[in-house]
Amino acid sequence: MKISTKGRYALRVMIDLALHNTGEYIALKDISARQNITIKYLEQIVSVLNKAGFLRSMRGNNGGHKLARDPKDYKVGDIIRVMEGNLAPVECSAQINGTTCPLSDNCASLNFWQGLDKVVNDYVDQFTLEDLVAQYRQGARDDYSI
Amino acid sequence: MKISTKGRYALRVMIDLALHNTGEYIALKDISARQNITIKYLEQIVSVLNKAGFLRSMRGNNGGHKLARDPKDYKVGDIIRVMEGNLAPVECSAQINGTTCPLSDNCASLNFWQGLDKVVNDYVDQFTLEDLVAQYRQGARDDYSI
DNA sequence: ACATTTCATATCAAATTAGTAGTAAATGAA
DNA sequence: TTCATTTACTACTAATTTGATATGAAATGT
Repeated sequence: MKISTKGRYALRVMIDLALHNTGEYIALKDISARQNITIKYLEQIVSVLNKAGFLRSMRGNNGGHKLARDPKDYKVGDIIRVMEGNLAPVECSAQINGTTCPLSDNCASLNFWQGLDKVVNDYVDQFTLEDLVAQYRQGARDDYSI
Repeated sequence: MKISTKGRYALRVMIDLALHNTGEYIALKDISARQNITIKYLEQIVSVLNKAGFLRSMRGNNGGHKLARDPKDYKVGDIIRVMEGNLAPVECSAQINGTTCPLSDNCASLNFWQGLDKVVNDYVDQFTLEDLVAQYRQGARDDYSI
């Protein structure tokens, strides 16, 4: 029942980009220094975010990445799901390829798992990137504030 | 963000034992036949449930396992946690060995993860084994009813 | 004595995870 | 043009976890 490192890092990257959302491209080098994640590992994460259309990226000198949309237009759930795949805690609670578990008619726990699926997704979809940034700014201490 | 097979099977075993909760010991052979899980795999699962004090077990002829308490006295969350370990979606949202993540003072996502931890645990703790059994009995079709 | 059943380990293969490495391609600036 | 910088792409690897299977011992009732 864990969120993978990539999922957690992806959220940190998005928050970092939101906090430095000046319109300029931000190099992975800078994110790497702030977030203490290797550039090579960031590349993989950012690649997924980029392919999902969450980022605008530019190669070459002064290149980097920036948010494609306003922070308020990213649901946190979307960010996590794009890294983790669907968040269904058990496969049978999700419609995988449009098919349901063949035992589902007679499964005593299916409803339970589907309910868990729902509370998880409802929770992560109730926050936007902007919410997390605002929370952070409010709580940030002077010596860490950006 | 998945519940492991052992966690899912453990719940099925507990439901199975609740549905056949006559006071007699129930052999793994019977559970295996009904749930289509190998006896050897069941042994591992039942061993954990037993050590957690959830079951009464008896060796030898006519031996087997039965619930240690009334179905209404098992929170589903307890069953899952005993198999899965804590359900915290990220380690830093849990107090592991009484210590918190050193970055937690300055973490923009900690609150978010802690909130997810809470909705998950609140959800799974809101049902008892009896609830799942009742739901199942209500929905069971004749050809499957036990 | 014997069949039955749990209990305790050990082992194993496959999948997943977390991270590293190398190289190509694009970009802006000197 | 040349060069440093930066992303993009693909492959690889080591460690861990997962989902089992296997072997044999110990207990129990008949």
